[in-house]
Amino acid sequence: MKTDLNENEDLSTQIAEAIRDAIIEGSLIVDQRLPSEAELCEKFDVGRSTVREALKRLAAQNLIRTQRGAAGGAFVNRMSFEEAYDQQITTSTLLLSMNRVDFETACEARYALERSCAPLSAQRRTPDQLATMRAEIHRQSQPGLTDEAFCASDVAFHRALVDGAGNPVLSYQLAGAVEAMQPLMNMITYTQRDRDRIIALHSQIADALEAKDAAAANARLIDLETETLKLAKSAFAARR
Amino acid sequence: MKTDLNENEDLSTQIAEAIRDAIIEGSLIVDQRLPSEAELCEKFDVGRSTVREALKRLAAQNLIRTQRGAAGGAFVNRMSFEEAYDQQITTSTLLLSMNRVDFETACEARYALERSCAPLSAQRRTPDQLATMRAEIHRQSQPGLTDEAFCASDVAFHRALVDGAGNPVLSYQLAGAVEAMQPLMNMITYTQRDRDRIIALHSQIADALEAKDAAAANARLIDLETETLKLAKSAFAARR
DNA sequence: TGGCAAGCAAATGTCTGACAATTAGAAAGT
DNA sequence: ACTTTCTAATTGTCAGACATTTGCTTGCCA
Repeated sequence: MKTDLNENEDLSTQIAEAIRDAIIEGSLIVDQRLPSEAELCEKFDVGRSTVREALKRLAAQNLIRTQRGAAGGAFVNRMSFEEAYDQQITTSTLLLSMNRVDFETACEARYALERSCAPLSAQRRTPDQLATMRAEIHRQSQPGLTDEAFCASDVAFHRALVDGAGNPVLSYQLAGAVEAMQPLMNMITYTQRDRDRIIALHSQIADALEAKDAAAANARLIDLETETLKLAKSAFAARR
Repeated sequence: MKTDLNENEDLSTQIAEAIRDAIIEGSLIVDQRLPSEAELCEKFDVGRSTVREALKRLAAQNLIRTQRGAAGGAFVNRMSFEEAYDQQITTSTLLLSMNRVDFETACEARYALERSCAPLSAQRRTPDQLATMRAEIHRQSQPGLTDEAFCASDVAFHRALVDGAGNPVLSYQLAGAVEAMQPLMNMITYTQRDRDRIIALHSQIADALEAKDAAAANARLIDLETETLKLAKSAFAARR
């Protein structure tokens, strides 16, 4: 691990980068204990608060975890899929909401990515995942559902579709794309008619996946994208 | 913003979460200045180091940036695509390298995602992006190229393909999938014959995109996936 | 009046020392 | 053998001090 720090960046930033690089490069391996804060102070020749700030930076990225007590310390963390999901979703959500990404762009990306899952999902979806989709469809058709709850259920449906591909890496990559759209979708007001159309498409998608018909699933996803885009367009037009 | 902290988590974690939620929820908007460290100390009733550790956590996630001096402080950061890229790549790389994700799974995810870009890229790729692809193909065919450099060029080629879709959200989502594979690809030893086959497929892909032939691009991507998988399988078999 | 320099004030960055809280393991006692 | 107690190591938190950076004010001088 590099222990020299010269640049004009913050010391804590440099230290965090040095440790992060060591983790990525592999000279610090999973579950290995880092030197104690006191040792790091000596090694980098800085005060304890500086070291601590560096460690907090790494903890925020799930690169390390800390444990108090006698045999405690900072340990290289095995990045879990769940942690990676959360990070992905936070980052994607903020990226979309802060960068005035137009709805069309986000929507196009999302459905392009989802369609890439469809063939795999048609092959591999489990009965459990099909049941989840049906359950969400049922929830969506219940009267008195708020727009927000409808959107949340929509997300759950699509997650089941994605998970159906049985590829955790794919699920992880798609998590951001699917979830980050929710705040944008929430800006739409859905009439009963809109909901009915969406629910019908969801049903057809579930049917296609159950029948292992990848082409049909793909076609209905395209329809759904078109439908979503149309809804958004009129919603944003009405807003003005 | 919530200012109460009870749970048994670290104070700095709770404070960071409170501020993060305020940013996501929208009550702190882009470029808005957070209260000074001293003010946050009062508001949360904690010491300054605790506040600072919380702020460093947020800075590590690119949620805020800090500025020294009179009019300085912590400001809500507009998450840039570039920052999001870097985070994505770091997270994805670690997720793959630490979780013993098998090559097949990662490869399947990557090519599934890339194929979702192909139709868009066939429509929209710029001459510039085509030129980048050709340049990388040329680099790949140069003699004496190390395996590592070959892989790096491979990544650059695929990034150009993805960027060809002209959708920054898509580029962002795929950054992780494409780049995180590099360490895995680096474990393969490429014979000249292997390289020739890959280069030929790259050429055909570039040709297809130039001709705006989405179907052909898709077909060649499938071939490339098969080829890559075959290479990996024999490489890992040889290792044992 | 205009410009320049010095100084001031506010803010973050860093260091030091102290104490609190937690925890594993050693030591002691039964 | 078991339980209790003690101890040492380590992170979590606090307080105070000083360093550094930077925008703004103030005052001087031409």
